[in-house]
Amino acid sequence: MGTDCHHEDGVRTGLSGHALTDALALAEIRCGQSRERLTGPRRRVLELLLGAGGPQKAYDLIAAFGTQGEAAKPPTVYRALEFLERLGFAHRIESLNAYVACHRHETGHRAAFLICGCCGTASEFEPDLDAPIAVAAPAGYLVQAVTLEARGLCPACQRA
Amino acid sequence: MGTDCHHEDGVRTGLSGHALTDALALAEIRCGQSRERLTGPRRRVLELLLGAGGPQKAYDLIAAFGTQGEAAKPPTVYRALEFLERLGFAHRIESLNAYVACHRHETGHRAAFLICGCCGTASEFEPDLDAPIAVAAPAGYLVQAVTLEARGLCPACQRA
DNA sequence: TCTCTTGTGTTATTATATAACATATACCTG
DNA sequence: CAGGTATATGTTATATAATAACACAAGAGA
Repeated sequence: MGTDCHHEDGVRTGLSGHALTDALALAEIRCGQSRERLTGPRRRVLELLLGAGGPQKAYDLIAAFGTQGEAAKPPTVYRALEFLERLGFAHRIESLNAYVACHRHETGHRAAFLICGCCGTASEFEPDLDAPIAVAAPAGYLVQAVTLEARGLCPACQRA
Repeated sequence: MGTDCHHEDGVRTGLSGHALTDALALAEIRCGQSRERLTGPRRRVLELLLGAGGPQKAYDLIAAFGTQGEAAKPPTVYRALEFLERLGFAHRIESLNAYVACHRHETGHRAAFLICGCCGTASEFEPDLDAPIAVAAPAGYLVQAVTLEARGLCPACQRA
């Protein structure tokens, strides 16, 4: 993430207040529809991701987990992340070893990210993957999931 | 990698003998053209990657580094990998935390992988990324590098 | 030869993630 | 509601991946 960026503390896009409460409530509803449970730890980790509004390292979540400043044990957070990913509430960004909340709660949707190498923000978008993985079918390859991560500079950081 | 795969020890696609020697010689030439040096450790790591013919974990390379069975120190191998990536002789596969030799020695070419979740092989291909990252330009985003990794099942493992 | 740059060797540490097992909580079924 | 089963959590320990920092060595050019 941005070592030489002047926008680190720029626009905070994370949710707070009502928006955060609403997003959590919506997640709760989506869980009920899937016969899954948004338990305490899961809810807390999702809250942290939504509040941050950008990619978060697992150990940052671990450190921020307790409301009185106590850290969580790693498995607590990793399990919650696994759950959130499974339900499409979060994504892992491989090239950052980081996790980010997803607002489009659709399991199985194809996520891709534009990652700013300067300020560290990650913009999610829905990629058109037909062309890139067109080579798979003729080769007899069965594609189950695709990760696409584009590194670059966001508009703000280009102006820096 | 494949925990439930019957093809683990299937076809070895790695280089050996003359093919390996030739590939290393070619790398040496490409280095000379770029005013870079294929030093001992770098050459050794490339040799291991080429010989393996598939994704290798950094610590496997570290363990296999010495010809008498002694391990290397981590920085030795990580530095070599950094060099090999820079020159386009190897790629890092983010979703595997692994490294693989690249036969197309072109710095800056766009690599993508079809990764078999069963046997762990990774087939490199040149992706058509125009469509997927078409959203970047209108958004004012400057894309510098793209990672595309497709997880799935290779033809052999589908028949298992 | 001098000197600058690049690369290596080495020790230590940081960062990321999971194994294993005991305990608890929800859910179903009788 | 009792009892069993599946799912989730708490906890300790450990595995895996990567880098920081600094001393030393080797190659390239003046």
